Amino acid sequence: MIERSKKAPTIQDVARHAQVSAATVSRVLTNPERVSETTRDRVTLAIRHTGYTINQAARSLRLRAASTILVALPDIGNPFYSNILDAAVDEAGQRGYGVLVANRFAGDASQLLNDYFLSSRADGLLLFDGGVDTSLLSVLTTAGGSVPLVVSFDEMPGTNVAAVLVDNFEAAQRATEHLINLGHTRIGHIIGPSRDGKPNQRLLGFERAMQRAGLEVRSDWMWQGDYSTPSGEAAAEDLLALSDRPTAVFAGNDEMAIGLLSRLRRANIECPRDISVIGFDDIAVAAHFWPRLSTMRQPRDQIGRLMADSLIDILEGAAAPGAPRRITLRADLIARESTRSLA
Amino acid sequence: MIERSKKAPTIQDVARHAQVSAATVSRVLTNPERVSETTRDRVTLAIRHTGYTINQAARSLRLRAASTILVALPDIGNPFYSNILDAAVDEAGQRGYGVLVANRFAGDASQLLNDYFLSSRADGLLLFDGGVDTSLLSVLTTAGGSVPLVVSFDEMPGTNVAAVLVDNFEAAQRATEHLINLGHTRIGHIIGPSRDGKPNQRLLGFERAMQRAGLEVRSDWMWQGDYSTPSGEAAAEDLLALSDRPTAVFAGNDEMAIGLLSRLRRANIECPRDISVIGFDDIAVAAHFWPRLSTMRQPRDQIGRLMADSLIDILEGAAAPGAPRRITLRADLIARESTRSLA
DNA sequence: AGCTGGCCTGCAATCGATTGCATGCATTTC
DNA sequence: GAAATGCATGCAATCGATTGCAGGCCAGCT
Repeated sequence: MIERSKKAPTIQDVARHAQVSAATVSRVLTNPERVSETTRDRVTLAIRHTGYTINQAARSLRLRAASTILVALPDIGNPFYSNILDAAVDEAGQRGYGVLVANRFAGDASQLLNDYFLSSRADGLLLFDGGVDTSLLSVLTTAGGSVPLVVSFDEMPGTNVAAVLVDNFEAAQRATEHLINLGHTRIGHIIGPSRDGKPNQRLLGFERAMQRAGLEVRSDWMWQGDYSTPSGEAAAEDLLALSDRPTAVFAGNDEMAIGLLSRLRRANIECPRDISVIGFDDIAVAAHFWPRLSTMRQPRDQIGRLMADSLIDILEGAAAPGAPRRITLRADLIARESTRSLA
Repeated sequence: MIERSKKAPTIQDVARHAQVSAATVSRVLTNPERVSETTRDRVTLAIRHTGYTINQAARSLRLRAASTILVALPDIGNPFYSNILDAAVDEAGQRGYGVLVANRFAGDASQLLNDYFLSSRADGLLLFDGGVDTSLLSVLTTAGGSVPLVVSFDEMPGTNVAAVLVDNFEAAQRATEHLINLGHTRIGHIIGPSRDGKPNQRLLGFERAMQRAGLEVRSDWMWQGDYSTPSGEAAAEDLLALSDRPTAVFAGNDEMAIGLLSRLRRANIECPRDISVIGFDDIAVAAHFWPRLSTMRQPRDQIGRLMADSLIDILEGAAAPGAPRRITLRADLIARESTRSLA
């Protein structure tokens, strides 16, 4: 057996040290103004002296709250999500909350509910597009006591939940207009996946911009992708087979844009000489790719921070009940070298 | 019908339902063979019927174990770490453990100790190079009860801890030999940062390979980087200023290789036509960069899984005490297009 | 002096699960 | 037939922090 070294001091130890009851120590910690100054000082000293740290398990049990939130992601390995996670961890930490991570929970909302909420491991949930099947969202919001929840979805479900979103429709419009303003009229699009049968917002934004400029949306210049690099390469294969090619492409995200460019390059089609490409997200490599990728920057840091904040506000009763907060953010156009005006 | 009360059902509820004591329910859950078959079936049914889920807070309090591990990373946003985290989350989840994340804890080991271990939020720790200052590691292994710990460091500290490592020295040697085998003799190196005054292992491997081949290590072809893309660009600036240039460069990691190439490209130095470059890590973009980057692939998935497994083995007493397990993994040479033989 | 009110502080119950010990019953052994 | 053995189950204490309630003390007022 491995011998357990001396155990962490408890509130009782502190109480004994300061010659007060455990109740008083507890009050010093949570309601300092309800304790006289002399006692307070004595307790504070005893805490420092014993090196006391509150036992979260005991506290959770008593308060029915874990001071922990769960972040359910479709894919931690994807830098887009890990950047949001980064910000959420930071923000939650500053407000005294720990962050548990669940990955690739596609469709299994009830297991998530069991493992984390009914078992009171976590108090609330940050949920992302693809993290859990939207149709199963109701499991979380109804069964066995609803789970405090903040989501970030491309297409908002009809349900009445708090959310932090980026206006993808509007941003996609601006991305497309960027190409149009550069003089392009023959523009293609790599379509991101749609969820729950709802059309992809970036696709809609693209179509709207084209329509407003009086340009034709050609179906042979539209490719269905899945936000992965290989699906961008697949689009490139398809494009290379065409005799009549577009002069510019708006890719649904940066990964697909990179896949597209990297495949085209191998066929000696150079960007931006022969084709202009704009992506979406501004992942880290976008700035170091060759050519440096023009893209719509998603405020990932803000998204993560605002989601964590909104959730904790809800948990602490600071949020207005009834009307869940919905924050819409704007993506910034970052024009780099992968797009240029038609000679 | 599932109960409509908002509270999650407790073990008492199940007991009442099955007409047994709470003790029996608990035994069914942890020691099924100590309960008669008939009772066991009755309890199992009652559990299903009530939708009971164990309350982790109560369990943690009683058992002094949280079934949770903490992963402390220098930077979640970095795909290298997030891929490891991904694997660790998966593996830990399969063994019934939750994963808490701490980010950017440079130097603050004692806060980490307080926030997570003395407060019994987590049972053990996965620690990475740069996650916590190595010199403060002793805080975790001695003060107030040692923290079960598995590390992954480039350069192992002398301390007696379990670890999962990649043999960087050996892998760097092979990377360099790859360039040598292609006929290069004029080879430079972008040096990764060193920790705690210990020399960078990849640098040592590089030097060893050069020495064994009887090649000169030229100090004007050595650049100090910090594993970031900009530091690779800085090395490129320096290289461009030279009149006598190397024909190949081994970069300490892929980010620096990418920074180097992207800056050289702008100066019309093309890879692999004018220079060969090999990186280290095989991050996701390495395969989609142009040219596709030759590199040493770190088995990130394995690293994450093995670390989680080792830690849980320690926690559950399955690991041999006294002699902490140290696993050394091998990096694979991935030869792509950024390196080619000297014409 | 007696009463009131306010301020500190302590008592003890509580949160839910686990487990050593005791009990009760059935089966086996001498 | 009595005692011993073994198995299944229940009782009750325990983990550590929180909080409603009550008691004690003192000041201020009539």
